[in-house]
Amino acid sequence: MTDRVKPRQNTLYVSSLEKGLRILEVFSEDKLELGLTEIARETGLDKSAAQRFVNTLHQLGYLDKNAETRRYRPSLKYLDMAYAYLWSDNLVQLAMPRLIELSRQLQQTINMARPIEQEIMYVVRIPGYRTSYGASVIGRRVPALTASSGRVILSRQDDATIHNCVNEWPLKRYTPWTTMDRGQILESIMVAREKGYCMSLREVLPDEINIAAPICTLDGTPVAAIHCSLPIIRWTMEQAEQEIVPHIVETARSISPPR
Amino acid sequence: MTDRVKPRQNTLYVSSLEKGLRILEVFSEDKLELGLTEIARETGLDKSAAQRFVNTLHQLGYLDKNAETRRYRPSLKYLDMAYAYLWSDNLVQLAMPRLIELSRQLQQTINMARPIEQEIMYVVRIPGYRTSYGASVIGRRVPALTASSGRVILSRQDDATIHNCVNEWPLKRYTPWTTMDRGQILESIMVAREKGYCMSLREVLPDEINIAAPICTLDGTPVAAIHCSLPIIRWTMEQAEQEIVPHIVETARSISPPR
DNA sequence: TAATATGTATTACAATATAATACAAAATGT
DNA sequence: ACATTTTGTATTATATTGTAATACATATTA
Repeated sequence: MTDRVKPRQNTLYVSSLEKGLRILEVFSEDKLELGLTEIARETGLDKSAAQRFVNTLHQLGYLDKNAETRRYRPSLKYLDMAYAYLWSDNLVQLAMPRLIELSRQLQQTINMARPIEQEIMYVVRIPGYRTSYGASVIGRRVPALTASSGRVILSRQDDATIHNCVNEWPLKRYTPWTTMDRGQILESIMVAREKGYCMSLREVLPDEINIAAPICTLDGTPVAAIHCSLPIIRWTMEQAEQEIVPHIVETARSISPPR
Repeated sequence: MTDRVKPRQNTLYVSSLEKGLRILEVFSEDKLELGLTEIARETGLDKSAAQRFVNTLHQLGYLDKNAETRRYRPSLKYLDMAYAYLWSDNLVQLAMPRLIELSRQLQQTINMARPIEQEIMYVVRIPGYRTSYGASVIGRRVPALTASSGRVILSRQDDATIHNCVNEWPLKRYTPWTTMDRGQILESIMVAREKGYCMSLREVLPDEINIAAPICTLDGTPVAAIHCSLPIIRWTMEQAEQEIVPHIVETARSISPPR
């Protein structure tokens, strides 16, 4: 939850739209299906408001209604937005064929992530053998400081920015091995800057090694990262470094978006 | 464009929300980035309205603004919605591991599509070697009568429904070989009903064979389809029928969602 | 450099969204 | 099976919010 910074209430701001969108946004991993009262509670709207907005979204086809339980869930229409985004993101188009080729070559799960606010978001996911469900869904967010993709993107920023982010940005514990020590995270980022890639162990999933390399524009601005997950039972860090890293780094390097 | 059926203007309908969403929806394959005036024109809103809604969406982070050109495009936030949907769709979760396994086994592009209105929409896409960009993006819609997935889903409906849909639903020409003859489409659907799967040739992409099998609930209602694309240069219809079809059909059959 | 198109800002007005309230229909517990 | 609570639906008078007109600023084009 961001602490409700009320966007200045000028006449160019339509707060009805904001409220409606709050309802679209309320559904998540642990809120798959909600009744009217729950929606009201979760969005901070009163019952009447929730009623009106939910009704509107239902009529427009954004929310499916279970006639028996009278609860609502996101409809297929949500995916129209994914399509619009993916089609408008040149980097995705540019990267896609190379990511497919890479996944075929390595026979491993390959992802592309982009920074957003203080997190990274998965934009492309090509599942390998035995990819967990959560790891195959686009739109997933992970705190930038926790994800190897996030760290390697940060590693291309200047010192001041890095220090600032490492101190300010949020962390989230995913496994018993998730690093919660900001000093260690800084260290990890500095190693990534040195080497040009970032490796991590059991940070997000308990049985995975992660390897990430940055995608930068010509002027060096980091705009995304390629990221590979390896099962810990079949790979050591050393093997991964020798056999996988060069391919990830090279593929990332070969993708150079304009601007 | 649907012919603007005004949802009844009762007090439970918030038209501001509708207008705002019209703007989110306006971006598409051929409208990647739009200026204020264009948005006004495309959505049918007047300049003032467009200004207010665009401003709101920009402040909320849904639209990125190019500071130089002052044009807008969908932001990463669009993908939050994809995540919410995918996570709430049980069928996707149920199917995903089997689709991954299938793609590994066949080394081919595997998709899952769901019917929506008069089209089908791709919900899961696991790209194989040399998958085109358009064929790797979720949220893509294709007229149900044109897509093999759509036909195989229809084939599980009763006769009356099928005849009605075949006569009423829209067609779209993608290639010189796209079937525009509704009689032939009906024939194709009837064959699919007989055989339990649907094959098509060059309907959507000029160099592809498509194979689709239906996913049905226990009571026989078709709710989705699995779909495989093969390059025409490497496969004949006969080969495909022998080597690929059984796997697609079996995987589809093995996925039986509740309700 | 002028002319045109496009984006931004301001304001007075009224239409639209609002909150309160009442009613109906389920769900829950005894 | 009944009473009680919770949740969903419908109605209405009121003023808050969104509106359209207009003016100004900034790019783009000729």
